Formats: sequence, structure tokens, C-alpha cells
Amino acid sequence: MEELGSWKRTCYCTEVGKQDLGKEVYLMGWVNSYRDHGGVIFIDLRDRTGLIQVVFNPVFAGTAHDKANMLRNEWVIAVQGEVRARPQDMINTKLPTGGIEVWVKELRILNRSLAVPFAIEDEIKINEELRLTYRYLDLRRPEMQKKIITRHRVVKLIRDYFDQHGFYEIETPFLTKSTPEGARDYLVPSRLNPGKFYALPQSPQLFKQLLMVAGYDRYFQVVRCMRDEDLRADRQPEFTQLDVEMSFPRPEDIYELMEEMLAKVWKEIMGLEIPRPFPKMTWDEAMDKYGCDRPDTRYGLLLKNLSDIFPNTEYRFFKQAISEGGIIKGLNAPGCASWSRKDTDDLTYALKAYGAKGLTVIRYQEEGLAGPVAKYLNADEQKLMIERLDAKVGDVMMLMGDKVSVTNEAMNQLRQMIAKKMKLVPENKFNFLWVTDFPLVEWSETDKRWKSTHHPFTSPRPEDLEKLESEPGSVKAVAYDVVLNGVEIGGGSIRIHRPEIQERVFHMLGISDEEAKIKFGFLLDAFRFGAPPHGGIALGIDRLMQILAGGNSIRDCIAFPKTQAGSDLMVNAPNEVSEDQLKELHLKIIKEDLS
RNA sequence: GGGGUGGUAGUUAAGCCUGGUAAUAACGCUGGCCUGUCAAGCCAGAGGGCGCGGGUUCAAAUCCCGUCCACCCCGCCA
Repeated sequence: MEELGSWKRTCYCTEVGKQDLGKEVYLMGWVNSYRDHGGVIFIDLRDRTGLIQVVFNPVFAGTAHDKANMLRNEWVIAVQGEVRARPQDMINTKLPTGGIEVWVKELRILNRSLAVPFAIEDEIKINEELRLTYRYLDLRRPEMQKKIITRHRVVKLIRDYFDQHGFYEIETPFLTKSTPEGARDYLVPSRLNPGKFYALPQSPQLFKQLLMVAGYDRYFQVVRCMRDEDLRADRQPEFTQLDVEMSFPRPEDIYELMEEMLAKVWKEIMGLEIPRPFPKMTWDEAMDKYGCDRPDTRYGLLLKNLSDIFPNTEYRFFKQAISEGGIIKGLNAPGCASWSRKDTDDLTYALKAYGAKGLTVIRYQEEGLAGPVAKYLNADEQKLMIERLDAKVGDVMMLMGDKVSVTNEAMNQLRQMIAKKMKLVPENKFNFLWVTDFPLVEWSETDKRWKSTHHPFTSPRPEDLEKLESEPGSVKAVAYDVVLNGVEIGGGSIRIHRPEIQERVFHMLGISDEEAKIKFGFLLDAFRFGAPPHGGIALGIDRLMQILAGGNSIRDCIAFPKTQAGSDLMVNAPNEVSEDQLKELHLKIIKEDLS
């Protein structure tokens, strides 16, 4: 091994170009691949910018060539050499630097490497377990470097954008307070306060509202949030939010602010113009036409409510749905009458995961409606159904009758499955959408009480205030989500800023005066000291990056993510701690019965 | 808490359904040859006992039970 000594890198590998022909350069990096021809030795030298070929010729530099003999992949080296043009027939068109190469005069071997457990290259097929265990090697792969570096660029762009728009980035505490409602908190025991715990923030929601009360007017933060819930491909226990809040806003101000920012990101990063303003859709319309609150508008296959067609139907599934207060919805899959029984059975089976009891499949063929159920529907029902679904010969109609929530969710999934199967989802299309007018609360069947759709600080529409106690379910909120290609990338609202309204909402949510005082007393107090109207939004940076990067999981956009069981395979966290540590924290581990 | 997929040399996979006597391949690795390759080439070689623990059987990578790990999903995620 050798030291770098006084060598200073001239530039990154791919920054060497035609302009440097004949010049002397110092390059440093990793041995990406090693080709020994007995005489001449070629090495592709890699750094974060890419590759350049360096040449060890025994006649040109004997000592360097002898030393190069021992090199292996992933060794770290520094070379001093001369930039030369490659002979015309030796140009490698696959590399940006393929027209030139560096003839090495002196080689310094800075570090060895064991044989790596997987190749440092794109398009590898390796276990995620292995990638996460050796994350620092995984992150060496150009594809991953690109994602992580793009993430830096996006965040930088966002920070600059908000700075230019008069927003201040203000940090909020990580060690804070556990609050009811929302996700499970990560707790941190307090050594100085035996038996008491901090909670890690699920979001800086209350702090940013208090910053508005404090008169900062425009706040943003790129901030980590933590939620102790089960993981998914698009959910990590700690994730990054762009958190924004402003005073005296109309919802339109928030829309414009975010639209301009997102358009800027797409322009800078993807080179694409995003049409503005983004379309808007009310929550009611989204649920009606798409069965979900974050519709993917890149394709059709819209859902149609058919309940009114079957008030007196003989078809027992629909009859039952209607008698139980449910709905019947359908969609038309154009040109799919040729699908096999297995195709539709597979769909039906997949829908069971979403609570669907079944799916009614009706093929529209030359000779009329096919399928076992066609005979249970009378002529009027058939005619109206075909009309409503705008079905043609060769199409297949798929209907379902169930509780409203089940029908919507299952039909939403069905729509997505059909779109995928029929390849109706356009590539490289980015459909942004605002979904507005969310219901303030939803009834929780498990807890038998109203729960916030958004969070308890969301302002009801002023015109709905009178229904707050009498008809909570019909109160709409001044809340909005930004949806991109069927993914909720952010959401926000105008907040409550008057203590008496906040108290009414707490009441409606079943939070007692006493509990409200304990949990949110500081907020209610703050509202009594001249709180301005305020509102904001939060964007999920990880999901945004996933869409920009085009991957299947947000893990690839996070340098050091966790597994589905919430562990970090590289550092081996979480792990046990010593008895002493526990004692200091006044904690005792209860050994679960492991038998 | 539940459903599904996977776990076999360093890696990726085949073998498993239909148990059978040195567990197969490619890439990687090691050594040798080779002065223009860039997925370098040619020759030779090393390397695993099939995630772990039980069971069935004359015999288990193959069958059964349990368990661990990773991934996908439901529940959960204001």
C-alpha cells in the first residue's frame, strides 16, 4: 500500500476530455474492471462521475506496469499519466470518455479490496438482503449513485425555491410529545425524568402552526418524520417530508406555490414541462369515478354507479347489496370479451384481498350478453347497464355490489389491474391532480367514533360549521392532496386558528376537555394570543424521488433504508442494550414467553 | 395479527412436483498463457452439502411440522 503523498486530483474521471490531449493528469478512483493482456493492461477507473480507461504499457512505463499486475477489482488507486487519443478503431462508443485514454506513468495503490459479494454494476439481480447488508457497495453502483445524487439536486432546488419565495427553514424538535390520533409513536425514554417518554415527531405539524402564531409568516423544512407502523414498498419508519406553512393563505396560494415548485423540479430534473394549473377534482368526484381519493388519471376505465338501475333486481348479490345500504358499481373493459375464464377468475381472486365477495363478469358478444348472470338481469336492467357503461360488442362489463367502502376499494383495484393487464398506463406521463374537499371526519367502525380524515387541526369549511355536531359525516374540510399518477405525494389544509372551533372539533372527535388540555393545551393557549389564519402542506420527498427515479420501492431513493421488519441489516439495528443502559433509563425488559 | 413468494458454491439460478448412492450451470474467485481489450480471450483449478431445528423413511436439497430471514400484499399508516 502506498500513500497519496503530494498528489492532487486533476479532475473526475469523466471530466477528462479532448481538450486535455497531451496533458498530464492525476486521477483517483476504483478499479472497475481489469483486463490483462500479458503485455498491455487496461483498467476502467471509476469514480462518482463514471469511467475512463487507463493503460499500463510495459514499454511506456515498466514499473507502473509491473505494479498494475497485482491490481484487482475495487482496489483504490491513483494514477499519474498522459491523456492520449485512442486509435480510430479502438474507440469505445459505449463510454462518454471512449475516445481517449490515460497512459499511466506512475501508479499508487491506495487500498486493496476483498472480492466483492456482488458486482458493482447496474442491472444486477441480487437479493435485497445482501444489498442492504453491504449497502455501501450497493451505493457504489452507478444507478444508485444517480438516484442519491438526483435526490440532492431536488432537495437543493426545493430549498432555493422556498428561499426565493420568502420562506424560512426553521428546525423543530425531534424529541417531543406523544399525541393521540394518528400513527403509533416512536418513544424515547427520558433518563432525567423517570417513567416519562419523549415521542419522535410523526410530522412537525403543531410546531409549524406555532411558528405561524409566532409571526414567521412563511416556514418550510426538509425534515425527517417517524411513524411506528408496518412497512410497505412505499413506506419506511423514518421518511422525509417537505413541510410548508404560511399565514393568511387561500388554498389557491398553496396550489400555486406547490405547482410552480413541482413544475420547476420536473423541468430541471426531467427536462419536462408540466402544464399548470394542475387539474382539480373534489373528493366526492374522485370516489365516484375512481373509487379512491388518489385517482390515476392517465387512463380511463371510469367507474359508473349503477345502483339506480337495479332497485328491484332479481340478481341476489345486487339485491342483497342494495338492501344492506350498499352500492353497485361497474366498469367497462373495452375489447376484453376474449379474456378467458381464467383471466377473470384471477382478477376476482385478487380482489378478495380487498374484501370483495365476488365480481360479476358479463361479456358483450355478437349474440348478446354472455356469462352466467346475464340471465338473472331483466331486459331493462341489461339495456340501462349497457347504456350507462357505454359498452360495445367485444367489451366486457365488470360489476360489483357491496358496502360502499368495499365496492369502491375493490373496483379501484380492479381498474388498476385491468389497466396494467391491458397496458393502458402510458409511460413517461405525469398527471398531477389536486383532490379537494375531503370529508373532515370518517366513522371508524373499529373504534366506534369519528376520526379525522386528515388531522384534528384541519379547518372545516366555514359553511359546514353548523353541521359539526349534528352531521359530522357531511362536513367537508378545507383540505387538499396532491396526487401524481395515482400516488399521494402530499397533502395539506387550511388549519383551525380559533380556540373555540378547535375545541368543538376535539369534542366531536371524542377528545375530552381534560384530555385536550393535557395533550394540546399549548396549542389552544397559543390560539388565544392572536393566531393568524394559516395553512400549509407537506410533500413526501421519498415518494416523489421514487417517481422521478422510476423505481419500484422508495428504498432505492434512500441511502440507508430499513427492511420490512424495520431493521437495518448493515449496522444491525435495532439491537439489545446493556443492563446499565436500561437501569439509567429506569426501564425493565419483560421477557415474552418464547415457548 | 393474517395471506403469498423466495432461501441450493461468493453471486444468480437449475434440481424439489414424481426421495436413491461423487448436487448442475453461468458469472465471480485463484493460478498460468497472451501487447489493444473494453461482457477481453484461451487453459487449469478451488469452492457448497442445499437457511435453521425436528420428524417420516432403508434412504431427504427433494415429503411433513415448526422456526428464522428477505420481499409483495391485507390489517395498520391522523
